Amino acid sequence: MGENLVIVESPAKARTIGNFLGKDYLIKSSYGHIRDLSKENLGINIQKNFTPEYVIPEDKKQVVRELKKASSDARIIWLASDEDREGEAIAWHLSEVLDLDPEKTRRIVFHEITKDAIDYAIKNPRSINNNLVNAQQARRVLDRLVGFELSPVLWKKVRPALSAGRVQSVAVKLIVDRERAINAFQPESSYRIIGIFIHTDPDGQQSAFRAELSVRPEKKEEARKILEYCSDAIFTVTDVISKPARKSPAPPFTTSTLQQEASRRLGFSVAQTMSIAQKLYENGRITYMRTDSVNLSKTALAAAKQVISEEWGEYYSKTRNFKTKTKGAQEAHEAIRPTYIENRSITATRNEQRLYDLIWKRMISSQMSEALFEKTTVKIDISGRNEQFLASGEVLKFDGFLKVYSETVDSETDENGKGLLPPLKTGDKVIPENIDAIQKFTNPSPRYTEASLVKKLEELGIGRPSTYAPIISTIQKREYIVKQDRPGKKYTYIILSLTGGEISEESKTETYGAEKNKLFPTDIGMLVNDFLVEHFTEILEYNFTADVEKEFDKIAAGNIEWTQMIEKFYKPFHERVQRTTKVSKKPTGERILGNDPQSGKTVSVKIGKFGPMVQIGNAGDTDKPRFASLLKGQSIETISLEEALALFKLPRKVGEFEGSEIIVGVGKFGPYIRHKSVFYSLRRNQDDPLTIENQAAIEIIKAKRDQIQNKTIRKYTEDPDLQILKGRWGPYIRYNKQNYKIPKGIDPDSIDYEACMRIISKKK
DNA sequence: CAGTGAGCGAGCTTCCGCTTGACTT
Repeated sequence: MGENLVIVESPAKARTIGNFLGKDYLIKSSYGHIRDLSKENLGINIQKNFTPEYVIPEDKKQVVRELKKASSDARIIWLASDEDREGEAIAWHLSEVLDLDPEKTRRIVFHEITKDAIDYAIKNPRSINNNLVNAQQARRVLDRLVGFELSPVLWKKVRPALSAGRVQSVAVKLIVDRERAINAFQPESSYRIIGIFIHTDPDGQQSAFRAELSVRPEKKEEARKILEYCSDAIFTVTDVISKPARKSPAPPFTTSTLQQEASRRLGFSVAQTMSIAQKLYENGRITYMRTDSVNLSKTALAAAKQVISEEWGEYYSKTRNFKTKTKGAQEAHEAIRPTYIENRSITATRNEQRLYDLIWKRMISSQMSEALFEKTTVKIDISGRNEQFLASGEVLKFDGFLKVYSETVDSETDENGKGLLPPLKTGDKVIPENIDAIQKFTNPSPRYTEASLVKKLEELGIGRPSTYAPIISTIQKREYIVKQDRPGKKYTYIILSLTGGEISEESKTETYGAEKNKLFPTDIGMLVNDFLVEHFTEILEYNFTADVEKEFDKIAAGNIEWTQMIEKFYKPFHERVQRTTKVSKKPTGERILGNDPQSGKTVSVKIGKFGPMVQIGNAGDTDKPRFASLLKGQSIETISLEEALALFKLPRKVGEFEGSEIIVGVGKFGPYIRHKSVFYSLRRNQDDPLTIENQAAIEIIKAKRDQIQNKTIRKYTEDPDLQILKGRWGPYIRYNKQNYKIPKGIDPDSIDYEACMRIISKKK
């Protein structure tokens, strides 16, 4: 005992390694970083050449105590933190804090947790790479400087407790820029001309297929002319080209791709995916879930090959090694995969099983053969015209990896080009059954989901696997962005139809752009973004991180001093901070909408002390100005004069119920209705306080009454204030507006009055 | 619990990237 101490970052990893190393090795975990910059002031001594002031956070003191004891007992200490910038820094902090003797200390790394990899690592130790440590210090110090100097500017100029940072501010900018692009988007329309053609083969067998005209006319008249021409044209098949096509499987999951697929297929939020994956990892079901690597260990490759061959035959197996293309990837781990590939399914909670299944399929399919197709494209001439109809079909010849898994895509897939075409030959005549010209509108880029934002950040090299979920939660906590559903807008489009030689015209209405769980910027988010972009342009640029990463790489290569790099950044940055604090005005986002038709006064919107508001009149006027808050979903950037004026109609009377009037208004906690001095919240994303009618209001009142009744499990005659209620975590006691937990071992259905009172008095 | 919008002004807030628990009214 005590011969060797191995320190890794994660306790689950420590457990696994314990199985591979013998009794002579004690494995302990550092639980990530053990030191960080002090939170007092900057935590950096600028005068002393940016010397970092490191402290051990309160919640790490116990860990450090234990590691100190273990290391002083050990003969050799093996620092086995991850092989990346952060891991190297952890190793260095450990050696400093534990005061390790270099003679007794070995730095080792392994990318996969297999016996071979660990044995190899033990046989090939090295010393701590100080250049890499310095690159990490530069990263840490830069982030602290940016975060702790920018945030106070916002406290002074916008409102307290806001934040800004290298990563979060750019994440917000992505969402703001996208929203503005959507607002500014001008849809253009064109006509897709799609025919259903009938082909008759030599035996008289008829079959129908779809083909689309090679051009899309912009004007309805043009589309109509083409249809008119088609009504007595002759259609001849010209080119028939068949060629084989193949499709390869996607690589196994990284953090980012796992989050994307779990969001699309299982509807999980990014945070939910990570917490479920964490459980799977801790239970030894999957490899580490915070990774940017698509690499697989040799043992995993061999196991996959065996599973695939046994299940579907050897020709379904194809061993592949994937290479990471992601910017800034540090590849300290394997891809995310099942630890034991032969475990097709596991016993766990339903969501754990579903996520495991996804990970299993993705990993297995990545080691399977390509799917083979035959793709056929056909051209159909229209007599006397240059345009052609095009048809394409795809036949699956060999399913390969598709047997298990196919990656989903965000965009709508084209409905053309799927399925089988009839056996067409050059020179065949085909007859149109009907031809439609359908008006189609171009769409702006879609709003981000949590997962698609992560994808974008990863592409830009911003953030790391361990921070994607926290970034999204931070910018929501600061109220820079909101995750919301929004109803779509109705739009009308035209269909011209050629059937039986006659052309008919019809207009149809559809809803477009309904959003579910999408990320929208708030007014404060846009205001802060614009302020930062104006005064700190460089930091808000999408390639800022990529640029500083290049500097960090130079530090890691030993080509520049980290303090020099920081100094070069800090001087102009700090000056900018000071100048902005001194000279810039408080941004309000004010926008003049027009004049109030009643009073003739100016109507404006801006961010007030309590959020976005409309104002009629000005502060200096003889009458005080009138104010109203904007509703959720409204924005100072897009609200119209009419919408703004409508807000002054609240509170208003909606109607009557049970002989008393119903009033609708907007309060501290959002829109409400009041009836017999009881308040009811309006249903989110459903009711609009400006338009809600009496019937809907009555429904809300009745539903709330029902809900209260269902929530009550038990009442007591002894004391009407005492109730047993059904809550989020099961039954609980409510007494005089206080809640009490029911201790384990007591049956909530049969708990009597005395027992309740005992629990209550005990708590007090 | 169901607005407010203002000229006195304490002391607080904040970054990014490694890691898990503890425990919910």
